[in-house]
Amino acid sequence: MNTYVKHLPADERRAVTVEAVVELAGSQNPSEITTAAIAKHMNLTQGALFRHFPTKDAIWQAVMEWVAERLLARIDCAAQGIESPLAAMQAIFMSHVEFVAEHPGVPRMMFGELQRAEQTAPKRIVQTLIQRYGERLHRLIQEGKACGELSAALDTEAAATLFIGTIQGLVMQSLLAGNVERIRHDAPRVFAIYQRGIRSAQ
Amino acid sequence: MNTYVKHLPADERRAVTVEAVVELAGSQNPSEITTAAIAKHMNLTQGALFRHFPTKDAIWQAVMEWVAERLLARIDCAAQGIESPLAAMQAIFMSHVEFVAEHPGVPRMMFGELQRAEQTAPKRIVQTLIQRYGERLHRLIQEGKACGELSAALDTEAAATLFIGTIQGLVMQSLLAGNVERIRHDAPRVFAIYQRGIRSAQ
DNA sequence: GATAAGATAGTAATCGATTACTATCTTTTT
DNA sequence: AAAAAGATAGTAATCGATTACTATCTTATC
Repeated sequence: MNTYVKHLPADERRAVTVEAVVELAGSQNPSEITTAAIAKHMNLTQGALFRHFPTKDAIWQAVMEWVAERLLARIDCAAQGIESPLAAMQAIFMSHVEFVAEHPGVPRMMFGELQRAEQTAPKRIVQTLIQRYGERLHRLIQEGKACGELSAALDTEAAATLFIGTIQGLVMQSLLAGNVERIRHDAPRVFAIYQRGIRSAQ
Repeated sequence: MNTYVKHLPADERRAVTVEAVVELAGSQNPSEITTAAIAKHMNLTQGALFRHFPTKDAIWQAVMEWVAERLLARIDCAAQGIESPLAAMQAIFMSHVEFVAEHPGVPRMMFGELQRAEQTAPKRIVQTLIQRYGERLHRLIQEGKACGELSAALDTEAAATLFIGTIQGLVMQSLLAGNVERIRHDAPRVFAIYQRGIRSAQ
């Protein structure tokens, strides 16, 4: 149990705020998360939030930076030391799914940011994140083709698109079922089909 | 050019409202569509909307009914008369993608509805739609296995999940690129990988 | 068939509620 | 005692919804 303290240093308070938003997004529509709800969830008054963030958008920016940093670190860690490109892709997939299962609000926040018409700072962060994610996938797929694990005729871009879309599909199913745990259960089964679609014929 | 008329019968006005919402959702975040924006887009005052719909949620309900009706009709039509289950799945995929390309706001509205925490009427409609969609996919996949087109070892549920997720992934890519046309271009390439993942080895 | 009467559809103004954000005062920490 | 962090109590803007009133269309009556 975390001992409850009222006064926190600014950087810690910002960190707690980000965690509060990520948690809230797991159980409610990200676009409906108000500053009052954030404050309430972390036992703070609404006005106090603006001691640490100039605007609400700055809160979202911090949240998306947190997501980008954690997610990329996690998939890099998962792929580290794995020789086989296909096995590395599987490790990335599973670690990504694990991340999503731990923080089910994350993909919903990301999708919500991408929907925004204006080009905001948090939206740009999400775009950069997915771009970097895509670069890693591209590299692995190329390596997989080179070493013969993946079909030489494979469409690299389409394979990367399908990789990310597969996770998005899992999220959608969990929203439908209202059950986050389902993601962990479905992920290996869905990835098996994806893998069959990209690897070279034996 | 449609001749502009001020007074419309109630049912026509409701139909025009639904079309206005679908159009607006194609270019802006569905959750940020206000009743004022809807009215403005159809050259009407905001208050007049409530002569035809009791609440804003009733508008969303009508929109989602429109979507469910059109989408199911379109995929049923696409699959009609096709003997091969795999070819029928491809036809459904492509007609669904074509529908999305024509109405890019549709999948975003659907995803947005699913995100809502409360069990609203429009949310239920989306859930029913995807359930019926899933039933059709299940049937086709079973038939495909029976006739030997699809791998006998295929996980039916996972294949259905991946089918819908694949389209969701295409939508996400188009949001990233800010380019709807991209969906038409990517769809056949992505489906090719999916198909390779589910069909029986030659 | 003209016209009165009612029904239907739309306007403009406004309401209460909610939102992000701010100014001022108080408490805690160092 | 100074500075940082939080509480309290606001503000202005926006949203969905309602209201009183007007315009138009439909129908029944003579």
